[in-house]
Amino acid sequence: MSEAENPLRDKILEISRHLLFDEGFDSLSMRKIARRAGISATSIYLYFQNKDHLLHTLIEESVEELSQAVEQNADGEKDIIRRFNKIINGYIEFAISNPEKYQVIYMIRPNAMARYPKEKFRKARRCYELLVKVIEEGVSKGVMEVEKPVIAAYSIWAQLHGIVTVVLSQHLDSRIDRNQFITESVEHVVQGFLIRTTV
Amino acid sequence: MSEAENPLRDKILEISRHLLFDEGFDSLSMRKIARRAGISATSIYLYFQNKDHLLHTLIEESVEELSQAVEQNADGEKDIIRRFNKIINGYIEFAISNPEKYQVIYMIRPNAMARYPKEKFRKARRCYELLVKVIEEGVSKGVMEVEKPVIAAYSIWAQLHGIVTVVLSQHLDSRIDRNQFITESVEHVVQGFLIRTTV
DNA sequence: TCGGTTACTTAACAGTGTTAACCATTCTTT
DNA sequence: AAAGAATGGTTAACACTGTTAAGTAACCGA
Repeated sequence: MSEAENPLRDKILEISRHLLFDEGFDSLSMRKIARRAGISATSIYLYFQNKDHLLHTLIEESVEELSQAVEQNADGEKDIIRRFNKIINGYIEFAISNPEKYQVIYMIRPNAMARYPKEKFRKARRCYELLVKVIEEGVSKGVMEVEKPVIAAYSIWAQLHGIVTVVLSQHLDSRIDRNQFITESVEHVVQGFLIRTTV
Repeated sequence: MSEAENPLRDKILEISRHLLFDEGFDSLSMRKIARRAGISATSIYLYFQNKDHLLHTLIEESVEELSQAVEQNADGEKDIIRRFNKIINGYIEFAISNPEKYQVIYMIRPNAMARYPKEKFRKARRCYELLVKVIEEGVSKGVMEVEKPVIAAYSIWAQLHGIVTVVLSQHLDSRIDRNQFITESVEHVVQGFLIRTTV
């Protein structure tokens, strides 16, 4: 039903993503998408149940790309600490250099998020599961000091999202250098989880 | 113009906050607010320039309360580390126990936030300045290891916001205990900034 | 009592998501 | 080949949205 590849469907998605990034969430309307696609607004409903489903699909695509980017960035790295760092930096790098895709994921408010189907949300956790594994390994090898890896991974994810949000929303203090902020913040997140050795 | 206390103005704000929390951002409409207040929709425009300004006022009020809560929680504590912890925990506690007020602050997305007047945004930084001071003091006393306190404070704020967001949006994995998540996450944030002594 | 201000109203505009009904064209089946 | 069904779109309409313009009724000072 919705799995089959369809050129118009893809066109709608692409236009939506562009409009979303260019003109913002608030001004995204079905009619505007349709106008730009050269079709009638109601035609969108042939491919998406409603506006929410269209947005959810957009999220899903971005999440997929994010997960892939993180996985690829960490792929092949055997050293636990370095792998840990690569996962974290992969996340940050994707977010910073693909703001339009990253922001789509979180542009949909908490409200609308409540309607986000749980089984789709599970997919979003793929790169989180990656973190869990590396932490568990880190603990077992004695380089990390964490009670519950599941919680720790969530905590890291939350903190990273916080960092990215501040940077992308451009709320950053003008006195602060962006890259320095990112580097130092990430460093602190990492340090918060490594075993405390001597100073 | 907008500073004078006015009972109807306050009533509009109160109703708006309630509607916002109960029914979410998406379904908040001027007409709905008006209906509940027993006035016509256009009357709201006598007290607020438009919907954005109404929302901004709502944010401002919440920010004020948040700042006060954090200040009060840390007030009088002389020990640097304990003060540091109290500021952080004050923030988290306010956010978790006043979700309706905290969420109002961040319910308005980056998009609308861009229209948020900068001078009002400055007010929002009061409790952040509090953090900067305590970190600077911590560094000078040698209990904290931070290059730029200004950045560190921002980083902490971002991380805390990330933690709160995950908890309030109820995206938390069902296997994870909420309080444990908060406690451990905060602990890790703090640890990321303290000086590394022996294990 | 006249004028003006204040606090509000109704009517209207342009836009929104979404549904129902309709119309071609094409594919399938008899 | 004829009939029917499915495909891929359309237009018209409903009930809503934020916002503006114009109007109204009550009060207030001269």
